[in-house]
Amino acid sequence: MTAKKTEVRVRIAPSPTGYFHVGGARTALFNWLFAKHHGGKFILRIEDTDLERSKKIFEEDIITSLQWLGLDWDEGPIRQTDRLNIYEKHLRQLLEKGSAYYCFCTKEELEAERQGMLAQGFAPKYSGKCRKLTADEVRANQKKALASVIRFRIPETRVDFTDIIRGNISFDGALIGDIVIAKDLRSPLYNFAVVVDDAEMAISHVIRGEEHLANTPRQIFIQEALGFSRPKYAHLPLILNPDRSKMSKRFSATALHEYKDHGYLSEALVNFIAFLGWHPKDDKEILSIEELIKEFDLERVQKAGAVFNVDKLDWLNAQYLKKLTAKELAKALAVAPTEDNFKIIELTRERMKKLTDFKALTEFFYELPDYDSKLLVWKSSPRRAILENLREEEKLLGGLKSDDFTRAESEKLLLPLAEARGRGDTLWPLRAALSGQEASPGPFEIMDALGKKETLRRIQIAIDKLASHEEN
RNA sequence: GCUCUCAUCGUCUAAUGGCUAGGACGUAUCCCUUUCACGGAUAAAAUUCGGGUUCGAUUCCCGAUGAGAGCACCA
Repeated sequence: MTAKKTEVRVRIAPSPTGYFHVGGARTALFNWLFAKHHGGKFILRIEDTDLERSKKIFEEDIITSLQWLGLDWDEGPIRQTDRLNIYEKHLRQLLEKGSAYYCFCTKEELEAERQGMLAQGFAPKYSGKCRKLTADEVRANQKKALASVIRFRIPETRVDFTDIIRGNISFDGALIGDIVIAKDLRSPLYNFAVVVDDAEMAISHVIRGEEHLANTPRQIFIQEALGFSRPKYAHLPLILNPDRSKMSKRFSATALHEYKDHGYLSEALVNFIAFLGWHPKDDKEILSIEELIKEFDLERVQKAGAVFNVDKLDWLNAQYLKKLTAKELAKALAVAPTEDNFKIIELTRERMKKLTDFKALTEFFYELPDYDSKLLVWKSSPRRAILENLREEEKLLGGLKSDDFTRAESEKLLLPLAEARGRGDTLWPLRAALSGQEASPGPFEIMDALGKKETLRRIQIAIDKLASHEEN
């Protein structure tokens, strides 16, 4: 059996009715990885058939988000609103065949019907009332300008399909009821437009979120009525809130751009999102995009939903941050690429989880915060001794030439003193004097970044603080 | 309510019809260390429950329970 090897063609089909969210990004990533892994094509299709809710700004957000993630597409963006002629053609065909029909039921009627069924414990389903309308009755209704929609006649049979991730799945068409596929010939709706587009674009694999699982039988029925072939399906597990409900704003940021704004690196986010519902064969946690492409396999995708764990994202982001060079970090941080800034970046890189942490962690380099003299005292050492040590350190450092004011030189100079008088009583006050903070990099590192003049100025400030306290 | 789906440490997950069920995040303790962070080490922590098949089931089958999604003239 030599099955014809068909080209892999996948798509991401977001609708521009809100900011591009993490779930959409994960679906995009999995489609993209699958395409790259198989040397196929990745297509971007904008599902903007909902004229009321679709906004240009959201479409732009989809595009910039995908670009930020580095998920380039081979075709598109293709907008559904540019393809109305195509849908109309297929709609007419369905109408002619009798697979679709005009429905004149009012929303009120439908709602009453729905409530009635719910009350009886049935799944809500359209009665099929307008199925029976003759061509003459339809014409008469249209002449009266009665509002109408186009419904698809769902066959009352079972439909079975194979999901690459979930295996065999079966739905009963008898329970579905005739769905609305278009408001009119020029206004197609989701389930119908998807089927037409996937066929027209020769999509080989439909990889999408699990929330679409129940749409699949509907789409298969439409496909069959139109004589289209069936793509392969893979429904991805949902991304969940900590309470295991579908991820929402209630628990964490959902819009992708927020992650960029919050200081996450796209590489870290891609790595993290790839591991939501998927895992390579080995125990590796950090995979480059190339490795992801190489290792990615739909068969290994998890069936159960995955909770979005921000702590792990933060850890991953920190790992990626540490891999960047000072130059790359300066660029990512939008900081001037000067020697002084490089020094500061080197001292801060292992302390930040996100790019946005940088500011708070480095402010003290540029401006000494106001602090209480108590900060200078190590544990319960006498203030007099601390003052004496700082004076000694000031004296020693003052003898160093500006050019020799490096980490190595100042260490060589001060360490004997620290050993003699106790590290806590010498190094802590010095570090506190230089940073004005409880926590910071070490004193020698700070001095190196600050330079001789500023270092001595800050030590003097500390001495003044302690001395004035002594007099009082 | 109906339909569908799912079930391994708190979380993301690995594994096999067969050793003490492995890794990562997080947590705790220790080491490094003037502080913080990084790094290193150690520890606690899981196969939802009940049947069956089998010499043996976390794995296969059935049931229960629990969880989630869908049920629009949204996508």
